Amino acid sequence: MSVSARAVTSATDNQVCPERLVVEHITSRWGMLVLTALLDRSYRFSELRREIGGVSEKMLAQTLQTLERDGFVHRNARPVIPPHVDYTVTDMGREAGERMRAMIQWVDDRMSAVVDARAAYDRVRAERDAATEAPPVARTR
Amino acid sequence: MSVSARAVTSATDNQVCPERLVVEHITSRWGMLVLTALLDRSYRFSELRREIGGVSEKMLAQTLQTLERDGFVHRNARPVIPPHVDYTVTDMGREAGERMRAMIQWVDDRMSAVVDARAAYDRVRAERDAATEAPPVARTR
DNA sequence: CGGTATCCGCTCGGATACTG
DNA sequence: CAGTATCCGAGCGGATACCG
Repeated sequence: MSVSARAVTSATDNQVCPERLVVEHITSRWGMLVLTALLDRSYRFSELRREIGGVSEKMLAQTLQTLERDGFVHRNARPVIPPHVDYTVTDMGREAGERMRAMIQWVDDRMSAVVDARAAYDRVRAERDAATEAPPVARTR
Repeated sequence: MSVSARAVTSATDNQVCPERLVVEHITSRWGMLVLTALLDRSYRFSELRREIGGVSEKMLAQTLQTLERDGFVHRNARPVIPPHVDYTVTDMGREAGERMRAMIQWVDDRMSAVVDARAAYDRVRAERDAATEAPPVARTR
């Protein structure tokens, strides 16, 4: 059984299906970092913020709320003063985090191949552009 | 050995490391749809556009170029009139696509759990908001 | 400490028009 | 057919200030 690309886009064009949104929550910029960080141990909000690095309070709070709502992260708030809140992965969140960690590791193992592919691609383009005397094209990031 | 969250963020905060960019290319909105579609067969540009549905020419071209440059997609242009171009996955792209397909399938299998988690989360929030008489919070998407 | 509220720049990404 | 070029609006995400 395979999942078709069609299966992940909705019937009416450009309307996203709920599955894709969940995939985006897991694979998102901060989502994947939160899930993989929580694989190792629980974190408090500020700890997690330092561990990940470069994430604003707003985005971390938003990411944690979304992942909690989807059932990937558990929020444990102890009603003391000052407040003490820590986050852990749920069983489902652990599976998701392990998948993302494996994905990141897989990419890491292939980075040299990616770098080579880019060099080859850029070289060919540079030659073509030199011949046509046209400027290079814009790229994603 | 495991991949830490730190490993995927750069030394200087908020500066992204190249690995994370590649992960984003693969998991991106259109990237994952392109890779999984190409697992089954090769596609021409317009075919792929119809198959995926809801993607603009601009974004499909951009996505294909990025994936080609990273070495995940192969572009085969036959110099005929009218032009005939088709796209296939490379060996590396096939692996990436299979990972994304597995990820999508995994999410699909757990959608009912996600829906339940959301209902529980929203119910608790609604109760809390009713008690505090405050409006609900904003969420990601 | 662990957030929320508000403001706002900037990039993503869609629509449209045009080209080889 | 397979793109490129240009314009532009929406919303992602950062900075700052404030609250329980």
